[in-house]
Amino acid sequence: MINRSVLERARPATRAELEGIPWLRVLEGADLQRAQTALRIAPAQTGERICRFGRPPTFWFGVVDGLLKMSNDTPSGGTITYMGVPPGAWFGEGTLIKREPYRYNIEALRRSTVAGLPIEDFHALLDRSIPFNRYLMNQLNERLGHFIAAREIDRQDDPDSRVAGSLVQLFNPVLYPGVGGLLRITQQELGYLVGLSRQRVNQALNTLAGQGLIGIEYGGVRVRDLAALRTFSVR
DNA sequence: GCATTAACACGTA
DNA sequence: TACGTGTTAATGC
Repeated sequence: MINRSVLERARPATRAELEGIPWLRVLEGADLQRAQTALRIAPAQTGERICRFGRPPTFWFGVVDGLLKMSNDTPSGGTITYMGVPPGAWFGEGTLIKREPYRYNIEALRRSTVAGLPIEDFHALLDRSIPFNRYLMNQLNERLGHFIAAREIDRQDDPDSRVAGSLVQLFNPVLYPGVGGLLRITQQELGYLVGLSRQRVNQALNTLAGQGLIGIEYGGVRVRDLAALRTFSVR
């Protein structure tokens, strides 16, 4: 068994970590008990893969802290980055539901803390808990909108708009409830996600900050006006 | 014209 | 000290 999963070196979740896991709040009784016991937490180093294309499904994954990216390798040797994955995100449910191999790579852009719910516990919740099903349905619905928006962002050719759009996505409170008002991301990381140089991202952020849409902080970006940021991203 | 890379100074964790 | 940010100059499409 070579490098099966970062969750090989997992430990149980602490009380504080459990409190930060959004879907636990919809559970109660035996379902809540089972989930809390089954959840595993593990560190991921920069560049480390949380899950790999083609591997059998093992966990439903969540981001406790840090930043991941979802991507695929192309036949020509390149990489397609689909999205950044910030704190509060839970992903891979589609793969688990179908019991098919993962269809993408998830890699840590920086040192992160990831959580995992084993596939058998995931299916137990799916079979038993209506609130859990409702939570998942809501998440799938939200993500559908997320990818529609991603296409829109891709069609923008103004770099400032693209950066604005990416920020709007990363500040999604439903998909990424762990982000809050301050997104911890470097301008270099944002550049990787948007497909721009660090210098151009810096320029875009300063434009957005100049209009009061965001605040630039050391190692992060603060939202000031999400609605206006959304408007800016599709102009 | 506009974005990229490279390079450097400076500030912060 | 290592890393992130702000800025400028040279280069390329």
